[in-house]
Amino acid sequence: MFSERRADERKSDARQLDSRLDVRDLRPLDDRKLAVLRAIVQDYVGTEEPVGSKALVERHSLGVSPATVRNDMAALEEDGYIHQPHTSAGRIPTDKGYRLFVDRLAEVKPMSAPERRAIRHFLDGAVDLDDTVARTVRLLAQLTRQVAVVQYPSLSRSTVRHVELVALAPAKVMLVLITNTGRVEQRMVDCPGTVGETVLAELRTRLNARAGGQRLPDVPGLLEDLPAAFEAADRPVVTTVLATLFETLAEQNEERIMLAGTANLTRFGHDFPLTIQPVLEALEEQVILLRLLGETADAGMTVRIGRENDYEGLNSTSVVSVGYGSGDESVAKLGVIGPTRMDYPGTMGAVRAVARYVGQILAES
Amino acid sequence: MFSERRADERKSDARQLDSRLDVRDLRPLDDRKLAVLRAIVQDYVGTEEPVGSKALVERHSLGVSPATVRNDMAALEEDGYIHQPHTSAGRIPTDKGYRLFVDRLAEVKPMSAPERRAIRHFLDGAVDLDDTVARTVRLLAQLTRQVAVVQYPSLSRSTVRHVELVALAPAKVMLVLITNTGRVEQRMVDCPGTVGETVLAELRTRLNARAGGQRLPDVPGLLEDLPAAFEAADRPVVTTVLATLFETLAEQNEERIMLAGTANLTRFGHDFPLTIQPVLEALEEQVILLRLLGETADAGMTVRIGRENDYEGLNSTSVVSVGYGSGDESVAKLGVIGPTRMDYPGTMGAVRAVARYVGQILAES
DNA sequence: TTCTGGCACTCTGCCTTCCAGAGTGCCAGG
DNA sequence: CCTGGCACTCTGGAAGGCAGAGTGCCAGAA
Repeated sequence: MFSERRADERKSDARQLDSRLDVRDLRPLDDRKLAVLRAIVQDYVGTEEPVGSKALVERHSLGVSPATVRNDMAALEEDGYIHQPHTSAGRIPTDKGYRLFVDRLAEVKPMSAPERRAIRHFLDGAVDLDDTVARTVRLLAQLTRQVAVVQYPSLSRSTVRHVELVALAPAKVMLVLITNTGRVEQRMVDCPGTVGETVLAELRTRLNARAGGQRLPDVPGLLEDLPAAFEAADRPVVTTVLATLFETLAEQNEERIMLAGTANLTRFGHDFPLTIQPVLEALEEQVILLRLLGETADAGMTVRIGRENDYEGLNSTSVVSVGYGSGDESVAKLGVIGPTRMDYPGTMGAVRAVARYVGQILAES
Repeated sequence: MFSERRADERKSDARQLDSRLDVRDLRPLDDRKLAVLRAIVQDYVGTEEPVGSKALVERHSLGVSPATVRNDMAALEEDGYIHQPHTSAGRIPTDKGYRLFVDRLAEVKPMSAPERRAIRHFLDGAVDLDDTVARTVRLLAQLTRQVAVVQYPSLSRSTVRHVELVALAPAKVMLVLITNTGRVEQRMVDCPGTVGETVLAELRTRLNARAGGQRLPDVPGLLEDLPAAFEAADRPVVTTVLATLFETLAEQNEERIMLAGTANLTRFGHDFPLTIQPVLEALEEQVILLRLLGETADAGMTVRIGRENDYEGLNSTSVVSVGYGSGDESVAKLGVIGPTRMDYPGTMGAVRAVARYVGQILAES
């Protein structure tokens, strides 16, 4: 089980549009039918062509004749796991079919030792956070040959490492916020009137004393009464700086994302331009990507298949995503976007491995 | 003239593969032939279909009959400005034809007043450099409906505004470099041994005194003898910090680029997957993009058409690029990538306008 | 009850043929 | 030097035909 799922559905809504699967569906699928479904998924993913009963029997040792497989297929189709583009074509899995495959028929395929070493080595070369994220996203795209998405460590889950104030001009101060995850945010502050270096130094000291090590969302509360500690004349400056700081902390727009592997979209399918355009459009919208990753469960890997994705343009794609972080808790998400017809075990393996190693790298820095 | 061009070519090499054009080619093209070429380009850009003599006469008031136009077309084809996909299809401009069009037949189409206002307004909302670049690139992609590329203000052309040193741990210092163009680069420095705050303060002061206001490439020379000013015990720290600083200054990898509008590639053409894939691949490679922009002339707009682009994957695209900067000199480049069959006057107008406004925004900040 | 071989049927994909339409090049005459 | 006319060529789409793959169903075997 890779994604939470209600187990309390009943026959009555087994036919609902949503392809989520109730294991105890109409009738329990016997082992052979499951084997057939697995074989269909595997073959279809490999060949990209509808798969027929004869070919199935030839390529997998199912131990039965094509005719039997046909009967099973008919049953699978009736239950909505597979689907026939036209009479007398082979079958292709539906979203529901992939769902079952992912949940019950597939094992996450672990990376091989050399692969793991390569990942490790490649990520180790990074010089700063930008570089780490850039390398991660490229790596993921290459490993999966799909589109990779990596979110920067989220501000709201980080803690303050240091706040720095730099006087750039008499009434101009630069505010630099450094988090434990290595993110650095900077803002220009236009102050009301000249700012003395002593005030700045005091403010700097107090800021770090109170906010250092704290989670970003908690910081505003801790600093609320700070202006009171200063002389009346200096308070305007202090409040201005604090205002900017709070703004920086709050700014959820500052959730950043990096993308790679768009060129892999060209391997998508035959009905090409129609499929790819909405996907490209979705990828351009940070908001959509963030929402996409946002739907990732905090623990464990999430797989959203086809129409399970809320965003319409991604209705014929699947998203495999997972949280990553230093230590146990996840500070951000990363994932892969590909056609529903993707190699789920391999993709999930790659995603999991990469997430694990980025977490380690972050913990070390 | 938007791109420098040799005027000293001669008949002899007028046939060379390079589509660069000598105005005094085989025979001077009379005005009507030029008008025909212009009309062909305009129609083809509009309809995306080969244009025939009859249609041309109908849509443009050339004042002559189709037969006459056919003769002109034959001449234009012989000189390599246009080309016929098959006998008895209409004509399509060649790279050389577009070249002539851009150089002599087209006027840059200025943006309308409301458009200019909109640009201005949109860019004014930016909060920092990242945001400015992001807005610029999106804007450009929307205006031109093509792929837009914007380079961050280049480090090598910026001057030092401030260098800040922040002690994060006993032996860990963060180096922050702020340039006049608003770029902020940060690096972690692992020092040999603990670093005292006094040393750090002195180093900070000296660094800013000497390097402040200087062009980045000049800085290493100016700081070479800095360690000598410190006590022997502190020199290791000083040299380590300086080394990291120089590295940051030199790092040409740090040339960053932002991209938008990939989804517009889907409007490319009919022979879609073949054309789009190499383009997407090129867009993924920062190096290629940087080289592409690097070929932009320092002053004036550069248009590179089809095979004029060195990178093979972009052989059926055109690149319109220009430098931008605060004040007169350009600190970076931006541009647009689209099919050779693009609306050159409009694209050039948009690129020029956007570059101008970004320059202004940068100058203000 | 479950599986299997056989058979008739259906549909796609591909190939070929055919035809209209658009466009050309050339020529003789204004 | 331009123009109208004409014969010619080529594409793109429609229509028809055919092989191949796949199915559903049925009757008989295990």
